[in-house]
Amino acid sequence: MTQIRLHDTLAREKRAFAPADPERVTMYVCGPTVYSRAHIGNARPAVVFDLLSRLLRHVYGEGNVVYARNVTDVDDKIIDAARAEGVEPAAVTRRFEDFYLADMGALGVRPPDIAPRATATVDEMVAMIARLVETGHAYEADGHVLFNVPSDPDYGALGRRDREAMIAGARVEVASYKKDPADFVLWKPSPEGVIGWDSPWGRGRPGWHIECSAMIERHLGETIDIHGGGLDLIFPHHENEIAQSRCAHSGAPLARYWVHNGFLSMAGGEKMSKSLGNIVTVGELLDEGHKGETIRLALLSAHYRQPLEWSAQLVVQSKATLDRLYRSAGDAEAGEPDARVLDALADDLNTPLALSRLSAIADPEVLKASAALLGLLESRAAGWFQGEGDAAVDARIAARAEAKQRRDFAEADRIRAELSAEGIVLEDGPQGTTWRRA
RNA sequence: GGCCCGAUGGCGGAGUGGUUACGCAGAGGACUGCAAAUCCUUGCACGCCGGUUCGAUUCCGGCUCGGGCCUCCA
Repeated sequence: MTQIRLHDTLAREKRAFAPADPERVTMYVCGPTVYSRAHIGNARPAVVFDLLSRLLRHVYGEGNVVYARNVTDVDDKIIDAARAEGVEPAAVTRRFEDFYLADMGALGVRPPDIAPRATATVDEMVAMIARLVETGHAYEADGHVLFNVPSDPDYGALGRRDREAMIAGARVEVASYKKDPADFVLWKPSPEGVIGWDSPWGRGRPGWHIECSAMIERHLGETIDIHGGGLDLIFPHHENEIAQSRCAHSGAPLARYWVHNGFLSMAGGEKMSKSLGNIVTVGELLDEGHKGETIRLALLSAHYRQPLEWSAQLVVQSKATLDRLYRSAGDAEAGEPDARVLDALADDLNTPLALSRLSAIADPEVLKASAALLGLLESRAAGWFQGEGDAAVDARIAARAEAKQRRDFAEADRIRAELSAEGIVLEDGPQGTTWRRA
């Protein structure tokens, strides 16, 4: 069996991956907060962990992997967005969840096995918070329930920071009701007119961090194999998840491997983020006529832990690479994947190396199967190049062939130039002329 | 201020204690009515300063530059 190696953020090194149960490999990835369209930076983890889930399925068996990616559908930003529109939060979350699934689907991201919604897991959150209160890890104050960070001596291991540093560097004013400046919210009160649920501490709503802990517990268990997400979630989100889950589960660790993807930046190296206002959404790219597969390849062209600078040129190169791969693979049936491509992916998802090995494959059947490991070349080559058949184009190609027969090259070139102006490139081969969209 | 990460040819991007991928773009050639596609050939690199070493792009230290996190963030 192929040995997968993964960089574990907790250990700060690559480790051989061994699931607790090879027949039930569990992975959880923090999913979207559904109040806006996904930007290309949001798409990176979706693609990276889709790739990891494909690799795990390949190695451990299709039915032996459980991949969960949540939907955060209760959050203050959602409440604000709904209020601004004058609709219920559910109207906002349903709409953007649909957009998210469509956008990610266009990038070849398969739906995860489980996509739990936070709002459907509130009972579990309340139960987990109650347990933390009972065991002295959480307390009620001013209508809120807070996790007491000093109650967890191991707090800070993932983000490698001690309490002094956290307090000294805090950018946010500490709420007066906190026992300790590092304490964070598990439950907060909802005033009348704001979405809320009844709880032992009054009507309210969950804090962000407890959502993931509760969804993991309910759907995957106390300790999972892999927890993934973006680099920026390490602190505080994942640190807090670890603390909540471990303290609620008598010390059982939350995840055995922590995997984090690097950031995508815009030209100039600046982080792409909603607050900076420099985002490019997946929907915009698709509307501009870029294929989802091109965007997927662009996102996989750098190693997942490396920073990736998004640029128009990156998209152009990715398109050119796919053109070449599709030409080479044609419409062959997928055979057995190339072992060297698999090895590259198994080594902490080394996609650049895998892609270079992919381009060296001559056998179309091997190429198709190897590309499938990366979620690439999954369309028909004809579909990639042309969309579906176009009788008008075919007629003009026939007219050009006739002109060539008569050695009327001026007419032949006129037709070719006309098609070229429409973005259609002709290729004359031994079997006649084929065409593709540029 | 604290913690963390990165720096490879024109561009993208792996990897390695010695002979230094691969892709895109460029140059030359084959093929073609001319192109396109394809194939062949080819130039170009490891941020700076020290140290360890027979030898450093690779290991260690310092520096510079860039980026991320420090309770909104993939």
